[in-house]
Order: sequence, then structure tokens, then C-alpha cells
Amino acid sequence: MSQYAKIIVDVPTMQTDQPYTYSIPAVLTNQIEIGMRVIVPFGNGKRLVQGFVIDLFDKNEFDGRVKDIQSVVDLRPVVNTELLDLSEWIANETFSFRITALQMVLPSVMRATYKKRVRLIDEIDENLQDKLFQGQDSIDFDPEHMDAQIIKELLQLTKAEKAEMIYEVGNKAKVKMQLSIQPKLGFEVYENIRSGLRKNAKQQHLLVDYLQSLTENSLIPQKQVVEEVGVTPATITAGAKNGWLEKVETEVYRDPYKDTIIEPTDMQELTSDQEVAVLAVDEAIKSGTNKTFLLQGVTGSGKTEVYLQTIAKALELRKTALMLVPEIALTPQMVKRVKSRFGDLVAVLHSGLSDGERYDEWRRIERKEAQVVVGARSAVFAPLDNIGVIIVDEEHEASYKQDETPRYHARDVVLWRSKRHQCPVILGSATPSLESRARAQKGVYEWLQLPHRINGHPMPEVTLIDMREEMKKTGESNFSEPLRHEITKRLEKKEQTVLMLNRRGFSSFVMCRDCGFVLPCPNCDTSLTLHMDTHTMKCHYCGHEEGIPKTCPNCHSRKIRYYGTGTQKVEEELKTLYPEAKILRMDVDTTRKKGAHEKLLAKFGAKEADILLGTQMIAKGLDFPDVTLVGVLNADTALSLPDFRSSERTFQLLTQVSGRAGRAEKEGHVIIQTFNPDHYAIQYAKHHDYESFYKKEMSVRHMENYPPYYYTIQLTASYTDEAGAAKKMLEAVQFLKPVLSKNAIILGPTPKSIMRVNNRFYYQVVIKYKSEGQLKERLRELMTKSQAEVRKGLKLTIDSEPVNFI
DNA sequence: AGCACGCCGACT
DNA sequence: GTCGGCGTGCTC
Repeated sequence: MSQYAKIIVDVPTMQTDQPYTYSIPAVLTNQIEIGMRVIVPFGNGKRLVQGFVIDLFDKNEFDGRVKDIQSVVDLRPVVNTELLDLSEWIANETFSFRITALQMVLPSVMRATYKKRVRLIDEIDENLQDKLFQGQDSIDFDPEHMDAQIIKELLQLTKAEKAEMIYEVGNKAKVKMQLSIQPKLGFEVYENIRSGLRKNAKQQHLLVDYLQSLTENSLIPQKQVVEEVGVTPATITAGAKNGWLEKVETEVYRDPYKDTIIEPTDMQELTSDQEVAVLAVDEAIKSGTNKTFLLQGVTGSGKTEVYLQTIAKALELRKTALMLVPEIALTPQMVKRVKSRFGDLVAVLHSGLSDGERYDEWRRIERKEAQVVVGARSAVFAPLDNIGVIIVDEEHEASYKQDETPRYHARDVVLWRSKRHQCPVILGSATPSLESRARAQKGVYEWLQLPHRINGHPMPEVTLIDMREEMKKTGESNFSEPLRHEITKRLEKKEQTVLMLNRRGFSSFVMCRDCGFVLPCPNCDTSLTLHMDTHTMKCHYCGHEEGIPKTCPNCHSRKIRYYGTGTQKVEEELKTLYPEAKILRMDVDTTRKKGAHEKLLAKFGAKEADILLGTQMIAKGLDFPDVTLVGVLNADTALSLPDFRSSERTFQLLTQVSGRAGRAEKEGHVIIQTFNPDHYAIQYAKHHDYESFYKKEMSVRHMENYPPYYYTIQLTASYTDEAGAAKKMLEAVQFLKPVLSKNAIILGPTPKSIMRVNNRFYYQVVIKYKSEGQLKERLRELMTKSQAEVRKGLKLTIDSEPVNFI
């Protein structure tokens, strides 16, 4: 029977990033447990905030006024001790607030909502009450959407104690309820009731017949009864009145896949390589060994089957399993594959779900109804108990790193949880990140390989097209001679083609042919991008939108035209080249709507189109047997970016798209158009040679002191004026230098490559280091020290092991 | 974050 | 003279 609780309050600032002590009032005795959410008064006024109970104890050591907890939000803890510890670890590792880290491990609907109301507590002039309260005795107080005069008067009333401010802490999480009916009587009783009915009471006869056919106390949704039996809700209500049945509200899950028909499938027979892998992991599951496996297998080598069978092994031991997949690879095909093996035991978590669906999947996991979780990055926080195995598919994917605070890497969280659960981890990829591959080399990870494709087919032939030469021949076209030729051949043979446009650094902008003027964003240092679908110019950084200019704003020339290569423009060119071909375009614009992505792919899979044109998103996991040609229109736009990982990214991307050709019986062909045909990333991708790429890239990283030889940390400051941001980063360097050894390398401060975004100026510093015991502590001090400036509009972010350097 | 307190300019 | 602007300190 604890009397006090330590609480992390929902006020995300550096100053309040610490547990606060609250007393537990007598009415709440024994109701409060660690991991529950509570509502507490916080601050001078009557402000109420939500908080998480992180500890309970008896003796108060805080000498100051201790307030009572106002109320509890949950009946049972929502954050278990594992996730509590995990959130603390993440807050530490990522320099984020504990409250932010706590909220992150829960579905977003469970975040508190705050509202203020003003309520009259004294008589006031009737006219005034009409004006301020619209006749009511209380009104929502929302200064954002209220007249300044009204706000003022309301505040005056509160000051004069004629009105009071009421703080409301809300909860968006809603459990969906469904009205069901429950037969309450036995067979004979219904028999009697029926004989007492009038002959022409058709509806009542139907209902009684139906009730009689059910077992007593079974629950049937009313909706279903209305549909299947053909009785009206009114009849059911009447039945309830007569005591024939009872109406019951029951909880239902919003199931995102309820309309998907899933046929159960059996395990596939394993190749000997797969067998070795499954056995190794199984052994670790059985012995409860916290071991990490790097499963490196070429596309089509059957990594997924290895995942599924290890999951099955975990389930056999009554353990659970977690499988992470990159968001874009989490297609219905993928989900179906897992669900068809494990049925209702599977919960799926990804960004395509509505908040309600996500919440319900989360509750199914939490209640142990789901034992297999498949999901994107944030699914790593699934409240699974007794985890037997954790899988990270496509472990090299940059999207596993969250690019907002808390900037955690799902792979790191997985390793933390595996330690906690004493279970193995499988990191799977055809093109592992250098970090992981290097760890496998050193024996930190156990290296499992699947070097052969299951169907025994050779990897597709890859042809490089030197666009420097081609440009001389074809001019401004996006399609080289050989690529056009191959597309034509596919159209004749009725085979399918996939074309990929490497979107990075690519977009259509508008330029004046007379003076070279490019339409800039007024808020950012970028040019606006043309969007055909909305007929506007948009900024991809701040969302600014304006009309398409007809004349050049600079020289008033009418010769203002599109440039560059957006998917829309390529699509237009394709249509002119192949007027008879059916083309599907897949990019951010065509897949924005929920489910659009799936529909497009289903269409292509059903051979309703000849050519699929898209951005990176088509590179992942698509499996279409009739695709025999894959074309990459611009292989190297990413290569020139000032990011040390650009070679690695290019190699991974090209290797992945290449894997899309010739998955089934037919032989595939890949054509890569490039301006750098001799670049090693492109050469090794052509030869499907990961190992050589790995060696070459490791030597580059070694020479240039980059990961995996060095750790990196990136500091970014942004401010409303450039000097302020630059000054802050200079100060930061001065502040950090004293604790850094001479082995640490400081890059910068430099302006970010797009220095101005949304009228804020960005400067950065990157520190490369091997071992700096005091660095993290010092960085935390830097954040505390900067509080005053943060209040004045400075934004300071610290990103440990950033994945994007631009 | 959001609230109270406190100190200076321009208004009923 | 007071109202209200925002700079500063604190929140169990």
C-alpha cells in the first residue's frame, strides 16, 4: 500500500524531464500501479496534465509541497516494466525526453488531449453572458480560434472570480462497441412462446425460430441477425422487452484485413542452406540465447520461408515472435503470406492503419491474443511477452531509423529487446548494411548465407547504358536506344516491364529558356516542383503551393518550360513512344490515398498494364512472374549527393531492382542507364557482386574515417536568422572540444545543403569518433545549457548515428 | 508547455 | 494613474 508515486508528466521540456513525486489519496489506494497513466495537477494554476507512474514508494524524500494524484486513466498498466525500461534507455540514447519516449511505445490514440473551458460561477449581466457564453454557463476556451476581445473579457471574469478555468484531460482511444443479441431461454421455452404467437406475426416467428436454433447465451451481432434472418431491429427490441433475448454491448476489434480472404498454407520444403539457417536459429530459441544472426541471401533465395519457419519454432515453444519489415515492403502480399501460415495469431502494425485499427491490433497483442507481430518500424514496441525470436527483414533499410525525435534505430531497439528476452535476432538482407556485415565478419553476429536462388535460375543479365554517349544520339529523351528496343520487344511478347526512376534529386521544375530563371520557394532554398495532378507548383520541404507561371516572373518571357524528369513527365514521354501500351504510374502522388498502393500493384499483377513506372517503392519485394524487363532510368542521381552512404544506397537499390526481373520461369533482363558506368557501386551491382562491393566500400570508409570504423553524431541548430544558427554550432563545438580526445574528428559547422527551410536557417556539425567516454554526458549538458535559447526559438537536435547527412 | 510574477511604455 | 506588453522562473 504505497503512499507516493513517481510520475513523468506530459510536459516535454528539458526542465521538466524528471520524475515528480505525488501522493496517492485515500480514494485511489490500491488502484495505482506502475505503468499506468494518471492525471495530476501541475504548476501554479489549476492546470492538469497526464503522467505515467514509473515508481511507487512509501517514504517521501521530497521536501516541498506534494500534491495528490487527481485520478487514474487506466484500470491496468499500459506500459509494462520492459517497455518502461526501454523507454528510459531510448530517452538516454537519443537525447529525447522521457515523456516523448514513453508516448512513443504506445499507440498514438493513447496520447492525452487537452482542453480548457471557462465556467461561470457567479451571476453576470445577461447580455454579457449571451455574448461570451452564448447563453450557456460554460464554453470551450480555445484562444487560437476566438475573438481577441472575447478572450480578454473571459480572462477578466476569471480574474474577478466570476468564472473559473476548467482543465480537461481527454483520451482519444475509443473501444468500438457492437450491439449483440443473446438468447436467454431454453429450447422448450421458445417452443411455448411460438405457440402463443399470432399466426400472422411473421417477424416474431422468424425471430423465435432463430433464437431457438442458437445455444443459450451465445452472442450474435444484431447487424448480422438483421441481415441473415430478415427481422427488423424493432422486432428485436420487442423481443428483448418480452424477455426472449437480451441486448448486449460487446467490444469488437477493427480488423483491417477482415475482407481479405486468407487460405491457410503449409510450410515449404527447405533447401539445405535454409535448413542450416532454421536449425541454427531454432537452437538459439530453444536454449534462450541472445544471439544475432545475419541472414544474407540473394533475392529469391527464400529468406521469408526461413523467417516463417523460425517463427513456427518459437510458437511451438509457446513463445511469441516479432518481425519487422520496411513500410514499403509491408504489402498485402507480404501480410497474406504470414497470415496464411499463422492465421489469427498474427497482428499487423503499419502506418496505413487508422488510429482505431492500430489501437485494436495493439490491444490484441497486449492481451496475448496475437503472438506474432508483423510491422514497420514502430512495431518494434509491440507489447509482446516472452519473445522467442525477432526478425528484421531488409535490415539495411534506412527507414528503420526514425528521422524525428526520438531518433531511434529499430535495429538497436531490437537488439535491446532480444537481450531482455534472451532470444535470437535475425537480421536479413540481400545487401546488408556495412555495419552489420562487418559485425558478421568480426564474429559479433553469426553469419548465415543463402547464396542460391530457390528456383536455381541465374541472376538476370544486367546491361549498363552509358548515358553520356546516349545523350549525344537521343538528345533529351529519358529512354536510351537499347532500352526502347527492349521495351518494344516486351510489348510484342506481352511480357511486363518495370521502370524505375530514382527520385532522389529528381523532380520537374520550371525554368525560363530565355533567362534561366527557376521558380524558387519563398520560404526555402529550393526550387518549386511541378505537380500535374493539382496543377500547382509545390515545395517539398515546407508545403508552400502556388500557381504555375505562364510568363517568367524575372524577364516576362513566355518561354517558361518544364525541366527535369518527374515520373509524370516520363509517363508522358512513354505514352508518346508507346501509344498502345498500358502504363501504370506509382509515386507519392498516385499512392497518397489509402489502399491506392495495393490497388495499383494488384492491377499490374493481374496484367492489366504492360509497364509499371515508379520510384524506389517499386524496388521492394514485388513479385510478378511476368516481369522480364527492369529498366532503371537514372541509376546515379544519388551518387553525387554529399553523403558517405550514397554508394552503398545506390548499390543496394540497383541490386534490389535487378532482383525484380525474371522471378519465375522466364528469363529476366535488367537495363541500367547511368552517367557513371565505371563507378564501382554500379559495376558491382551489374555483376551481383556484394562481396566485392563490401570490400571496396570498406576500404573507402576506412580511408575516410566513416562508419563502421567510426561512430558519428550529428548536431543541428536552426534559428530564424542565419547568424544565430551558425553561432550556436560554433559555440557547441567550443563547448564539446575540451572533452574530446584528439582522435575525434569534427566536421563543420557548415550550413546544411538546403540551408533555409520554412524560413529557418540550418547549420550542422558532425563528429566522428571511436570512443569518447564523456561525449554523451557533455551533449546532454549542452542541451540543458541551451534552454534559454530554445525558449527564444532555437532548435537544437542531436542525432546519434544519423542515416542522412544532407 | 503554460502559468504567475514582475517590470516598463501608451492609453481610457 | 492603470492596462497589458513580454522577459524570467518554476512546476512534485
